[in-house]
Amino acid sequence: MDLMLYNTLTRRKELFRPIQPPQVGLYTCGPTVYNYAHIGNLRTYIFSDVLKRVLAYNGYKVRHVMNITDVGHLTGDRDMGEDKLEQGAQREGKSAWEIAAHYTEAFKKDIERLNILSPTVWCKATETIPEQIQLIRILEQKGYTYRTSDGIYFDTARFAGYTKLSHQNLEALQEGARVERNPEKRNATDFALWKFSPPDVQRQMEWPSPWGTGFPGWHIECSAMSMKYLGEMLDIHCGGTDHIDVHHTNEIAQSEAATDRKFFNFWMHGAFLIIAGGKKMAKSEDNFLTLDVTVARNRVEPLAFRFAAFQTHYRKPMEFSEEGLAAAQNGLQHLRNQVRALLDGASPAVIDSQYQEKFRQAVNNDLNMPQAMAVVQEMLKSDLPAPIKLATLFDFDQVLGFDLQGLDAGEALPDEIRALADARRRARKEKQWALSDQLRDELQAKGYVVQDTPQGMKVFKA
RNA sequence: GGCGGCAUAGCCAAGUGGUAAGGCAGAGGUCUGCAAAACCUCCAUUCUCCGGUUCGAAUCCGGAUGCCGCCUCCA
Repeated sequence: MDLMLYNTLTRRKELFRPIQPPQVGLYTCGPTVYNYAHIGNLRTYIFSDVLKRVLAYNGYKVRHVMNITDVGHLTGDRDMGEDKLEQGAQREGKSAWEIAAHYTEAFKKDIERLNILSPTVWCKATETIPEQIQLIRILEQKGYTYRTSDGIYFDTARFAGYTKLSHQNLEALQEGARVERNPEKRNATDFALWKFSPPDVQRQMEWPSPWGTGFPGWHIECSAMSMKYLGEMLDIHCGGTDHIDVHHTNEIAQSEAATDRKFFNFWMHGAFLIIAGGKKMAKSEDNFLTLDVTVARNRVEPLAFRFAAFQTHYRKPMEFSEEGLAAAQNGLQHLRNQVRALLDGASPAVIDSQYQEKFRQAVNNDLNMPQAMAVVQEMLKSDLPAPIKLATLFDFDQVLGFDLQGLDAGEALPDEIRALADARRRARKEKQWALSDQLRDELQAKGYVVQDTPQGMKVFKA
């Protein structure tokens, strides 16, 4: 079965073939670490996690690079705002480096709780400054840059094919109302490669360069880092849809201008998460929800959000609601209970090839997770024997990432719990219902689930 | 102004020419000391609306309406 992926470059699903099979180079735009990630951001990382797992499911060896943007991402438009890290430092009374470290850790914790696999390489913008400077020098030698009073800029008019990703009409775009102009720019779409430190302000993050002390522009880091860590394996680059028009467009322009070669073969973009009222989640709105807050407020597990994300295809806006999240938690719990029931007296055997093929077709059709989830249910409801269902489901879980194999089927309980469970078994046998119910309450209070199944009483950690 | 997307049951949603997946919620039932859990059954003659093409359309074409995203920091 072929793997078909939607490519923003061509606006259609294409057959995926890596440049150096069986290796695949995957670059995912990581967070700018000046604040916590919200669940909308995290939805996009769940999308790229599925992509990565599906590549592996198809037998590819994935080299995954994710950057941490810890400098240079400006708050304002037209390359004239403040650096987000420096601003965050001011807001919280810490150094820019402390801010970056804190939010980087928070981000890593979030993705771990969502069972998002760690990238092969984490890289930071601040640790790739020489490579970025080198790239800018090449662009300068080739005549793609010009200098203004505040930095070195890329002249987008000199790069043919600037709109190949965004498919935008630049003339019409220029007619659009622009709030703030950078008067020194030659073209509205030009962007900073290197920004000079302001003469009157002492920046915490700044480096010497051939053009003067300063810091890199936001886009150049991704070009430098993907080239450094992926080499020739520029297979897939992904991120959120908002990056199509500016960030990724600029990455392509500067990279291809520098190397005279195609940058990435595939560009994939995840759609936004929107909340009731139809608005996207944004840090500027008051609908900003972190994973911590969402999980605590709704009394669900982080993985419930992962389950919820699988209900919608990644290229469609995901309608988020507390009701939907609760539904996902119930669905996840049900799935686990099904596994526990199967695990009772059976162990995984052989994978069913027919359902495996159906599952593969779903995920290989541009990561159609809603359909893949339907295949999961269909398989579980089938007449297959338990050992085959288990093996097949565990195979699917390589993509799903619900940790179903780690489920406790009732073994390995602490002595205290085991004693309580045994006591309740005796009480039930002797029809001491009051005592039995009391012991059940006690077990539940200690965080254990008690199930009376036709095969007897089962106890496991909730 | 430009570019793009979306509209399917109470909620989330797949399906993109062959007669409506799946999840959650809900109803009934089996099991059970009870409650859960699990299992079984039921739950859209219909896909925003109006035209058209076709033997046949949720799926294609035209139009209308509503909603959203990007073009400005944003996943």
